[in-house]
Amino acid sequence: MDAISQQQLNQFRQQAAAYIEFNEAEWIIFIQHLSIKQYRKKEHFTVPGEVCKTIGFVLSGSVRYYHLIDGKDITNYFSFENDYVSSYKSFLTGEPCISYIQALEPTTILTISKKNWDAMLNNPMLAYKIERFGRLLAEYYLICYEDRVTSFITQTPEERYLKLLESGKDIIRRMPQHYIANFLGITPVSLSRIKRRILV
Amino acid sequence: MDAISQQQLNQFRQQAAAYIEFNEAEWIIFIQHLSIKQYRKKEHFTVPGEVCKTIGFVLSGSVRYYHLIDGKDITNYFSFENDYVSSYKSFLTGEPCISYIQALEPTTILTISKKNWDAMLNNPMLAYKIERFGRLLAEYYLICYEDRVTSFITQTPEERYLKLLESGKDIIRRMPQHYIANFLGITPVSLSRIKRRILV
DNA sequence: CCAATTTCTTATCTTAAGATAACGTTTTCA
DNA sequence: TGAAAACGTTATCTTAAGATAAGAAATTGG
Repeated sequence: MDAISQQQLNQFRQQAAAYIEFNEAEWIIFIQHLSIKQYRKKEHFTVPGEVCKTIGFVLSGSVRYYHLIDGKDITNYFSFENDYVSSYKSFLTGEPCISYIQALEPTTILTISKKNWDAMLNNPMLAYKIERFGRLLAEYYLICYEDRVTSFITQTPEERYLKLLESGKDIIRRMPQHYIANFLGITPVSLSRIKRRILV
Repeated sequence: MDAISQQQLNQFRQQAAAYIEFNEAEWIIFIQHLSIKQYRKKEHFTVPGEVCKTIGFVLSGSVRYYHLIDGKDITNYFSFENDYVSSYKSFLTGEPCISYIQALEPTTILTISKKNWDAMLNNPMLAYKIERFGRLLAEYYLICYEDRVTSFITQTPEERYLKLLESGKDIIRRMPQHYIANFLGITPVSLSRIKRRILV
């Protein structure tokens, strides 16, 4: 377990400010519940069958969420710097994960263990703010997923790709195309054809 | 604005107990923030372009969420008795809705206005419990949507339909097939063909 | 209770996606 | 740095979904 630098804490505090602001007394206690972990390229944050006991904040690097279906690797989602990372369902319910989460490059993640998360929810000093933080975080990702479901219901793969070109710059720029294809719900070959269609 | 019966309050309190338990003093205050509304068949709970200023709890009846895309009606989601109903993104962000929510039959909905919701979040007597309620509610729907995205990424339409046959009894039993088809991300004609394929 | 509407199926035709393989390029890393 | 792996494109073939229309059955609502 490495020490957390002041700079890393500041990075988190600044991003988290969108959701929650701690006063100094709260912050001192809060940061005692944080850990930090370095992931090597291809190292796993979660694997199927194990319970995800951690919620993380990506300080640097990136991860992808993926499934192995009949031996095939299907990418589901990505998190970059200043995103949160967790197998939320597993973290929240205590059920085993169903997907892999893997670092795509050397990645530094600030983590809160389920044990510490629950401890904060039960600590009168922090409970209110952590409830609020958890609410705003869940609401944020709820909206992301709601939009994504809507795109599957109402748009063609080509339309989803065009939208991603506009609003998913990080994904487009930093992820290989076969991951992006999976993310859009299609095969890499199909995405290659869509790109050619669009050019004409 | 109708009066809310004791029986209706109990129905809500019992379901909400999964998320939050109020003591009597809190409950008295909480219920002052509730309203009730009857929707006739086909009446709208939200329409695109307007901000959704309400979160609801379906006491009886059912609603569907749908989009009009190039004049075509595409059903996205359903809520039944004891489900919550809202255009969450609009409710939470204050942006205009992008979808319709419509009663499919005479439907009674217990509602909390955004104004009252925010008032409770700012009422020291209730704030903590409402934050918690909101967190657990958002987490619940986050998990639902996460599962649904995963089904689009990893399953064929036929597999999604087979899963729905197992775990979506309410939808299968109570919704017409062309709504179910949209919900699965396919056309009604395609769902009809899938059903025939499965029988053989 | 009956006309109008909705719903579902089926058929036809078109279009696009999936599966697979081949091939050239780029990247990785031992 | 050189062999292996990963990546993207293209081609071929297969399969399934979309678009459309027609018709039967069920439901609705005045």
